[in-house]
Amino acid sequence: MRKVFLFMDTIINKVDAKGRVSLPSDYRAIVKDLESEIVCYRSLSLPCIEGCLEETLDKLATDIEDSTDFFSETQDNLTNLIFGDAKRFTFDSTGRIMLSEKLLKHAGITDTAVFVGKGRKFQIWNPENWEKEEQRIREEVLKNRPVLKKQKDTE
Amino acid sequence: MRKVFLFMDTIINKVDAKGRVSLPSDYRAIVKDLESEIVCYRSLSLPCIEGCLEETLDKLATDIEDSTDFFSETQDNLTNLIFGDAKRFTFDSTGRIMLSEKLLKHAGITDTAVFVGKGRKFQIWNPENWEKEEQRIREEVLKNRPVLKKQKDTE
DNA sequence: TTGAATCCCATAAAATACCATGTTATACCA
DNA sequence: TGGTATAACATGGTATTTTATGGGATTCAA
Repeated sequence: MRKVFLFMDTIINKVDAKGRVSLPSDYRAIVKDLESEIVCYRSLSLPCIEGCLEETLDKLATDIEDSTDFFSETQDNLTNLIFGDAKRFTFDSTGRIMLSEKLLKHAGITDTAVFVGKGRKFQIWNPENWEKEEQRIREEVLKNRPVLKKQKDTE
Repeated sequence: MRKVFLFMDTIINKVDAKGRVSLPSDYRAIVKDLESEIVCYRSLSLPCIEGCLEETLDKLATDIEDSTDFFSETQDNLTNLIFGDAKRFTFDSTGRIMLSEKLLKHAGITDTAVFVGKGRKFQIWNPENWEKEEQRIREEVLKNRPVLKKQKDTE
C-alpha cells in the first residue's frame, strides 16, 4: 500500500461523443491502491472541473460534522454547494470515466480535455483555457516572487 | 464494502400521481451497502424535505444522550420536532419511495422533485424553489469568500 | 367495499461493461 | 547503445445492464 499519493503531470486526452475520457493511468493507479473513488465537481472560482478522491471529500464531511451541531445553518450553504455538485465517477475496464454535460459545459470542454495535477486534487481543462491560465499563473508567480520568498523565509 | 458514504450530486426525478419518486440510484447503493434505511423529515428552516440514513439519526440520539445538555430545553424542542417528524422510507423493487402528503406539501412539490446531496444528508426540493435557493447560496458564498478561504486553509 | 399502499410487469433511454485495434511507452537482449 | 519484442494505453465501436417511469394487479385496513 502506498504511503503517499499525488495527482501530478499534465495529460491531454480525447473526449468522445458520449463524454467518455480516459483517466490518466497514474490517477487510476492511485484510486485502485487506495480503494477509493474519483469525485468531480465544478470549480467554484475557475472555468474548469475539479477532481479528488472520495475520501478527501469524506474528510471534509467529517470535519463539518464535528465542528457544528446537526441543525447548524452556518455550514449548510457550503455543503449544498459542494456535495450538491460533486459526483462519483467510476472508470470502466478500459479506464474511462463519463463526464456529465454539466461539467463539460462549465469547463467549455468539447473534444479534448487536459488533466492537470494539483497534489491532493486535479483539474480538467479545455486546452485553450488551460494555456491561458497557465500563462496567467506564471506571470502572477513571477510578479510575486519577492513576496513568495519572504513568506518562505519568515516561516 | 465501502469505507465512506456521501450523498452527492443534484438529480431531478418525476413524482407520479401516487406520490412515488425514484430515489437516486447512488443513494440506494449507499442504503444497501450499509444495510440501513432512509429517513426523511421536514427541514426546520427551509421549505424542503431533508433525508439521511437512519444510523445518522441514531448517532444524533446518542450524541444528545451523552451531551451535558441532556435536559436542555432547546435540545428537547429540537428532538421533539425531528424525531416526531421523521419517518422511515423504504424503496420498492424498482427503487421508488412514497413521500407523504405532509412532506410534499411542506416542500411545495407536485410533479417533480430535486434531490440535492449534502454529504451525510440530502434535501428534496421543488425545482423552482431550489433554483432560487441555489442562486441565493452562490451569492452568499461569494460574498463570504474570505471565510471560505480561511476554512479551506485550516484543513 | 372502497381507498390507499405495496408489489409486479413492461418499456424506452441512459449508463456501463466489454471487445478490437492502432499507437505509444517500456523492458529486454545482443 | 541500438534495435526489437512485449506490455500498457488510448480510443472507437458494440453489446449488455441498469435506471426511471408508466400502468396495472394485489393486498391491507378502515
